[in-house]
Amino acid sequence: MHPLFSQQVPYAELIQSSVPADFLLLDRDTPGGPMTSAEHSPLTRKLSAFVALSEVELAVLERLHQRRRSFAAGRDMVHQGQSAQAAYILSSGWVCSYKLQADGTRQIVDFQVAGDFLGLRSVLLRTSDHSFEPVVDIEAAEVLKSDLLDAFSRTPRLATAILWAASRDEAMVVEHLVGIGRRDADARMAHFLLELGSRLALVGIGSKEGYDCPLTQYHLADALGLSAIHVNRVLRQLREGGMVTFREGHVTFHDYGRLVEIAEFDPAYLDQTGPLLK
Amino acid sequence: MHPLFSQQVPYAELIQSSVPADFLLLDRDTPGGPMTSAEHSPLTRKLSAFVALSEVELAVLERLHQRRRSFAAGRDMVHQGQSAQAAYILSSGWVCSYKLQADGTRQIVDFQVAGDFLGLRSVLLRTSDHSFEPVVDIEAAEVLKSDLLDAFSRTPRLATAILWAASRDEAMVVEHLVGIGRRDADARMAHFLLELGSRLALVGIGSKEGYDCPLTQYHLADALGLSAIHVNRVLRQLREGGMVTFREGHVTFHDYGRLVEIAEFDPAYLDQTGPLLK
DNA sequence: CGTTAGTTTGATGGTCCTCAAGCACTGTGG
DNA sequence: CCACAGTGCTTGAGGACCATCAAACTAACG
Repeated sequence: MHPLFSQQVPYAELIQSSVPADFLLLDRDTPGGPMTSAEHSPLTRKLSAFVALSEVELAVLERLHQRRRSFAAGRDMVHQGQSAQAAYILSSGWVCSYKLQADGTRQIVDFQVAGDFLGLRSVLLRTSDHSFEPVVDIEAAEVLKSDLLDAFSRTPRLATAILWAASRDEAMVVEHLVGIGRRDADARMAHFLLELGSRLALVGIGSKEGYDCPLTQYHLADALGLSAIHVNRVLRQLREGGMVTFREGHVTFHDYGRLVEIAEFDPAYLDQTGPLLK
Repeated sequence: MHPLFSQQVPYAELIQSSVPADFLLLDRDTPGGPMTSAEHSPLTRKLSAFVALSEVELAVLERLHQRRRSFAAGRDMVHQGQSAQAAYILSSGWVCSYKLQADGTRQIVDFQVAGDFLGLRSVLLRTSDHSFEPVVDIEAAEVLKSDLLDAFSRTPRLATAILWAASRDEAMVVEHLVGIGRRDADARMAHFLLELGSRLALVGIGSKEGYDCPLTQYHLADALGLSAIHVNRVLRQLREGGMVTFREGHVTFHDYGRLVEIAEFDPAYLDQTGPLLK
């Protein structure tokens, strides 16, 4: 049997695993009191912006962070073609997922930052074909397929939240495609920097003022479909235009409004002002 | 990613929506007896290439095709921003999904052909923000969220197959992104035509010889991130190079091998020689 | 028979790539 | 301490690729 299908995802079980509502009020597994807000992981923080999570859901979510792992910058975590054994929840650092072409050029498809899942699809469906490279040294929690399915069947609402976040990531890939296809270099860069800012703000490490960003101009080039040299010129233009500065690992917005304008940035698909699920 | 896990509808409600199994044997809307193999829908045909489906699974699958709908070419089925009420399984014709930008340009994200799902994510997760436009008059089956969830809970293997197909579509979007970012116009066009060929072959309306294709050069332009004029020139080059002809709604491959070469086309991620699930 | 949609070709120019080179900074080893 | 290499940023010059403008052509259609 093909590896892709070697393990079935028990959808029916998942769906039928609904439990009485009051069960949700019991917390059987976690010892100790409820968590304080400060202890929450970035993922928890991100999901809390969309869904008001219960105590149990919070506990299950935090328990997914058990198996901590570190990866060194620059060494691929997963290589193109290799089938993934586990997914990861990134707790700190930056990762890029990319595809390599025969002629040596690469296209970065997406970046992952704190609170993002990595390899979710590949672990659930065994279909993934890009590489993951940590941009800096990272900390991540390894999540086995069984952990995930277990968590999903315990707390379906949490499942919804996680899948919703994953779906949002895909919307960003589409937006990325549109950007590369139909925006010029300036707008593309502006859009990219704004989107990153929004994502980081969700996990509390960015704002409309700016954020720390360890990416090199080569990363930007590979992500935006430009040459590194042109990236440099574009950044200069944006800087001299008084809109945004990207220097020494830090992005500073000087004129957020105008940047939004030239990027035609629509934050609606990322921004949510409050929990959507009650 | 997997829309399917997610129900915004409470799980309890979902379960209550289940109907007795023998209901499946009744055909309220479509007249006529049970299906013979030759009558199988394109979707069935496509999935059968990946998974050997049981009688019951086939029946459930065909059952999803109850509510037949027609849509006229050129009139959006779903408009950007509007939340979808239903998903569709395309049984004949072509559809494109695209995003419009403020400056009027559009980027086609993907095409759907016979056997493809349309709006799967948007109906399950309520997150979709592109428009769907039939390229020609089409026939489709409307699939309500409840139908889908019901089918999934009955036949989990079928659910896996459908999600796998959806995941494959997403892989194509990623490949599309790579193409726009890192391939020149010739390679982009070659890759696009080859990919379409592979997809159509799966549902039996295309081969390595060629296929019918109702797309205009404007469609190609919007999909590939080029101007229509340049599309025309690229097509001429490929034609004069003796590789492929695209004329009067028909694509004819003259030198498949060389086309694969200049496109750096890797059919592995689409091609499957036989059923994977036994 | 004019209109519209789609295709084709030419001319011109802008965006962005490539090649080339210099600079700043860091770490390494003699 | 200094030579050296490596990484990343910066700037210039020339040219390829592709967009834009303009216009002719075909086919379909009322």
